[in-house]
Amino acid sequence: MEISSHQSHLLQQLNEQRRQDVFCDCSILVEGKVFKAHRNVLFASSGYFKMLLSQNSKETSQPTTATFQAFSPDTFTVILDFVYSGKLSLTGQNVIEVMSAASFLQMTDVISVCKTFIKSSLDISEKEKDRYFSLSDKDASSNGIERSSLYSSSWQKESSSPHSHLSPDQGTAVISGKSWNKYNYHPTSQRNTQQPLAKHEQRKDSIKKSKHLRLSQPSEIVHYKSSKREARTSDSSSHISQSEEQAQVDAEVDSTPVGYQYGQGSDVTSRSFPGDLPRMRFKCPYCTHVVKRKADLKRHLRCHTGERPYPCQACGKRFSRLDHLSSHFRTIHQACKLICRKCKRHVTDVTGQVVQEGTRRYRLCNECLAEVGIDSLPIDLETEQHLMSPSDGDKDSRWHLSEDENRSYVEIVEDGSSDLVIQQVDDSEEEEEKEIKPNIRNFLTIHANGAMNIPEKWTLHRMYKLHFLTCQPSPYRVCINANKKSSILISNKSHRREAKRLNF
DNA sequence: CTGGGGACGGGGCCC
DNA sequence: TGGGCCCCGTCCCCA
Repeated sequence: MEISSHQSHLLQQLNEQRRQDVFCDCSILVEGKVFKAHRNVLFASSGYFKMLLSQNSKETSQPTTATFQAFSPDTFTVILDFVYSGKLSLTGQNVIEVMSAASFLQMTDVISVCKTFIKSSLDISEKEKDRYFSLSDKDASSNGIERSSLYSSSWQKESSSPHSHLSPDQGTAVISGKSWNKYNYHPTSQRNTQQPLAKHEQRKDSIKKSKHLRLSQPSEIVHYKSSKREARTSDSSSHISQSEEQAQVDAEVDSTPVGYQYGQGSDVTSRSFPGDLPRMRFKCPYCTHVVKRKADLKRHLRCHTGERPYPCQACGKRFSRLDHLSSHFRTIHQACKLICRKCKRHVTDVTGQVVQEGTRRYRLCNECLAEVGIDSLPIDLETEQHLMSPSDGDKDSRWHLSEDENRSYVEIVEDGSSDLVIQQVDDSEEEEEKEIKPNIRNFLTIHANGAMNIPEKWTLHRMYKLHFLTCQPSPYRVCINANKKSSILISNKSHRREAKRLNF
């Protein structure tokens, strides 16, 4: 016999204990404000806390403290209230930051609700367009010009599902007790990622996201896919990780003729524009961008998914496009510009020489070379031309770094003007390392099978999951050495300064 | 404050 | 049709 009120009663009791600071064994510091909570509850609610607390599990007698500056105390209040009540207090003002925080904390269901909230809250300004896109009866319940009138019923429908529902009137989303605590567990190197790094960028992202949202409109396609996704996540037996979920969505997007194919096929005929409107063919499901070719859409989608399948063999930096990699390689590693870096004069192989500084190469004219006193490095650039090929990177090439070379690369990077790598302090015992290693291995397995195309040894991975509705990636990346160590790589100088300021 | 360098996204062309 | 390449504009960072 099951007493249905037990779960909610239990949660109420826990919430009461939290408010009265009873049995609270975890302190969360957010921009100077301290939140008290229960380790068990946080562990069950957030993949991030699950990782953090599992790593600290040996020290259960000591109270756990976590510090965040990636989001505001108000945002964390919303998150924590949700954790202890199942009610998510979303407003148009806080939804972006809540979604961002939920992403950071790996609370998939919250992210889903936020996304749905955003989509539903968007001001659909292009009703004229919708008129042309009047959908079939089958699709009309979630899309098209009747969206606003069907809004509440749509939500009612969703609220009846075991997964989640949202009450736009109250600005509160409620995720049912059956699924709200089944968040994905991404055993990544979160010990590093917990650091208060992202405040600045997170805020900046929020601004950009807002800007982006103003521009974007919910796409019929993406709405439909979102529904499918939610249906999947509501099914606990087929619960998938967020990255896999993203990968699946990406796969769907990639494999189907996305967007409106005006004038093509019977289904599309009804959506075709009148003659005076542009005959664009492929619409991005995540933004308003429209391209003429499917290949262009595929290329464009990478700016939303954050996928960077083209690693530079020389420095490991990853690019979303091959031509950008080519350009980067030529500019940074091949000194293709026939310009003296110091005096900016035109140089040739006769009047100047190539200088190598770490993995970076540039040209100096003979005068500047003598002035600076740097030994030039005679390099046969043509013989290294093949190194530029990212897909079939030459394993024996000088750019392919062995593990030892990787280590020295880190040192170069730390000292040089390039990226700063902050190594994880590895002062643990061997036994503890054995506990960390499986996490990293899992991390690699999960993502190597996903869309991130993680290479074998060193990997760069965006620390924050990219949101479907935004195209602003985080500058923070996590370097994972499959061998055992992990580190944070911060890819721009101002953030490195911030990291140093925070004694990170 | 400004100009340069680099990254990156969009567009178009060629094969 | 897709991949590769080039050009252009924009943004960001830095000296």
